[in-house]
Amino acid sequence: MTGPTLLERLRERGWRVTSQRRAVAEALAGEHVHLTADEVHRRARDVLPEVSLATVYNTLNELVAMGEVAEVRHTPGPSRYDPNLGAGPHHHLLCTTCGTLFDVDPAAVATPTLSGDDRRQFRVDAVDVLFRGTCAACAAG
Amino acid sequence: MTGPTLLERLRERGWRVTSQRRAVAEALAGEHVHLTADEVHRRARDVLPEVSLATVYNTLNELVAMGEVAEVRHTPGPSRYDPNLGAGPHHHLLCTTCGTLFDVDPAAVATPTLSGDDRRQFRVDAVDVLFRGTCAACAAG
DNA sequence: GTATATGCAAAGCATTTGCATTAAA
DNA sequence: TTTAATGCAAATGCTTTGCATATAC
Repeated sequence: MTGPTLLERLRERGWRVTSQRRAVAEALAGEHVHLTADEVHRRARDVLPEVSLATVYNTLNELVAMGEVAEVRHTPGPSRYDPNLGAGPHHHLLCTTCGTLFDVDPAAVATPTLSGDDRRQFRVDAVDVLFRGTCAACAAG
Repeated sequence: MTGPTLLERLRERGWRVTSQRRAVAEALAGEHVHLTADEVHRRARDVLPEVSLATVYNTLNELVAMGEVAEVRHTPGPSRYDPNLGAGPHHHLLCTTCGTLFDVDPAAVATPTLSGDDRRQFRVDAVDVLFRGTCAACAAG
């Protein structure tokens, strides 16, 4: 079940594996999802103090272009980066009170499909679902 | 079926109805959906040449806060404003080739629901679905 | 050795804000 | 008359870019 790591896949695609890119990949691999570019930068700097924010942005953009990472703009402010691809569709819960963005257990959502005319006029490659509401912590007060 | 107009609803909520706000409301009421703030500004200026971009932003933000208009950030670049609320959930199709954002016939999508643990831990207020793919024009071209 | 990635600093957009002026109520 | 909205211009925040240097291959 465990395929090649992110860095292995990137090497196969002809990437030069630099210490900076390794640091960014490690920052994303942690248990924290939905990091901003700035948060990735901070984490990468813990490992490699001289990595620049520009390089973090460049690397994140390349990962997004390759489909390894999703850029998510559901929240106000900066984009967030979601490395949880490969595990099928990645839906989200946004708590409109505290602003936290949660991952949804994919088994908990029946991915919607298009029907009617729209189905014939559009070829769908991916579906993104965002549930807006209130998380347990905020509901509890 | 035809309820009060946008401006009437705003007046009911204590808005001062200025010529600028009227111009913004008219710009949004046109048949073009998903305008950027800049596009709203251009259209509003056709009617009221001295309206400023800052006022357009202020007005759009107020309309979003009131739930009259949805701010949509599915595309790269600036936010787009979708006045098609009140007609229930408003799902979208994004053509990843040409970048156009289309509205979806609400009848063509079964709005997804949460099940399992997530249902118990999160109170859902709204659901947003984005289909990514290729539109008919791009598929043909 | 050569092509590519990096860091830095500057530029680019999109959006917000402060404040004096204007206008709705 | 009072309170809120406006326009302007400056500030902010996020992201990208140009270019000289460093480094993976």
